[in-house]
Amino acid sequence: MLQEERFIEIVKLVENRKSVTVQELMEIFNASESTIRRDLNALHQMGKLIKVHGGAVADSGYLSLDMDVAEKSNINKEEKIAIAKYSASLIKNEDFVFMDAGTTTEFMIDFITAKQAVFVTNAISHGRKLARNGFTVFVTGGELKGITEAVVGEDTVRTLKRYNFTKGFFGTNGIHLERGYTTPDIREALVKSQAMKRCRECYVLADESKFNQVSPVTFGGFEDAIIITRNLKNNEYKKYKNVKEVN
Amino acid sequence: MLQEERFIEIVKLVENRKSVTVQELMEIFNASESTIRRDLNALHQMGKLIKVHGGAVADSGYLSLDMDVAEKSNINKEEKIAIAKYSASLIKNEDFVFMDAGTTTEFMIDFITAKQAVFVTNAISHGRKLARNGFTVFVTGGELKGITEAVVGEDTVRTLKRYNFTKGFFGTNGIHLERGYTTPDIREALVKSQAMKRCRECYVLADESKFNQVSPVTFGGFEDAIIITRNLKNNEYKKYKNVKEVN
DNA sequence: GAATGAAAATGATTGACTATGACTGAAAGT
DNA sequence: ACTTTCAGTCATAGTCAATCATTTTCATTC
Repeated sequence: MLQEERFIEIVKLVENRKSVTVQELMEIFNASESTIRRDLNALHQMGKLIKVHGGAVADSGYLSLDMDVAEKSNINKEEKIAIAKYSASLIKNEDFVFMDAGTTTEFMIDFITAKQAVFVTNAISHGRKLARNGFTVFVTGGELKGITEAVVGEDTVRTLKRYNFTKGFFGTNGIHLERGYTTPDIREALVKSQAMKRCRECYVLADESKFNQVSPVTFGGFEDAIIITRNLKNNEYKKYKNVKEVN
Repeated sequence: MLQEERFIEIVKLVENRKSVTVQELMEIFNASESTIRRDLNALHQMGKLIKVHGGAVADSGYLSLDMDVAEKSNINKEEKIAIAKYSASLIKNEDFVFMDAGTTTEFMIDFITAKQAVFVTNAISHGRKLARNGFTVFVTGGELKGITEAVVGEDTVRTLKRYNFTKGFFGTNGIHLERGYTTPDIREALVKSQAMKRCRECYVLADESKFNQVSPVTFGGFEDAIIITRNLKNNEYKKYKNVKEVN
């Protein structure tokens, strides 16, 4: 049997059954464990399925990738909380705030004391949390991405155009002097970019690991926001006046 | 069984039943206590559910804040599920569907077989559930009401004006020949009303208790939708051709 | 159209890693 | 006080990526 055929059959199987184990595939194709593993790696790389421990699940499933997010939220947790705490203190009662998706911005919510502030967010989980804490909160309309539970797309951008925020808090995957703020997803970048344009003051929340990183899509220039960070070892960035280091 | 599968199933169980015990999960999955505990810890960490002593509850804001809603979802549960099941069968692959907030419409989601259908909803919980089940789903923008987790307001209505649905599924608090379909909240009524206007076919899902009830605000006339119900004792309504009784 | 050699695909083996279930003493609920 | 539930530890079985040897594929050459 051709490798290509097997690829196609595996994808079909995963889509129909939602999940499949390496053992099952070995029997079905009379192939060795190595071969099946290689296939799954390749298909995972291509984005045709999501490889998990023991086998693979369909890409429509939301959990597997979310695990990375969960893991991620534990990395530099102390840093993020300190950053979030300071950021939350910037929000005053009269503010109209855009809150971006992301783990660091999520940490902010519990520290916000200005109960009269009004929020707009494109992150479902943030919206729920804000609403639960008694804030007035609007969510942007648009397509709900299963994996990150953020709202993206044309609709979202359109909705944002009608708002004028006093402050905006953003997450980022990379900070770079020339490339600015970057993120891996183009649709999320469009939303971030539009939101930044609508804010009087933009704040980018980032731990040390984000500096000098570049992701595929830029959503803002380095000068466009104040960076709130902590324990910055990279002296290169310390000198810029829009870099705020907190304790 | 893959760990991943178990994760997904547990989340579904928790969302459907609103709460679940460790013991129940052990029996359902034939897994040890340790495994179930580990799963619940992981899912709690991911924010997919709330771990409590003895098991877990849904992370839907429902339970903790508004016991009434939780109770409400258990009243006439059998009826509602039967109604939901039939309603779900009406959705075809080529449909562009509006799905209203409410417990009955929520039950529909697990029964929808047309995986190509596209959904718009103003209920956050519905959106998450649809996305998790692999559907393409858009949420309307607007103010997030903490308790019901529905999105309402001027923004929502504005967003809806740009859509043309093939089918819409609605909940209601009252059905009355002259007063039509009614709900207690004026802002929700505005959303429902606009959504109904944008649908080629409207379906109102209602158990027997809703007939001859009138709530403060009307969002549609009796003739504007097909009522899907069950065990209708009230003969007065049986004769209308837009009343569909299911088994 | 057979022989040749490079590239690709496969299968077996390894040690490292992950998931699981049983057990334990501590903590929580009654 | 008593029972249930909990988090942590351990041993075991299953799964993983990496490596290497073998086979297959295929274009090139004679």
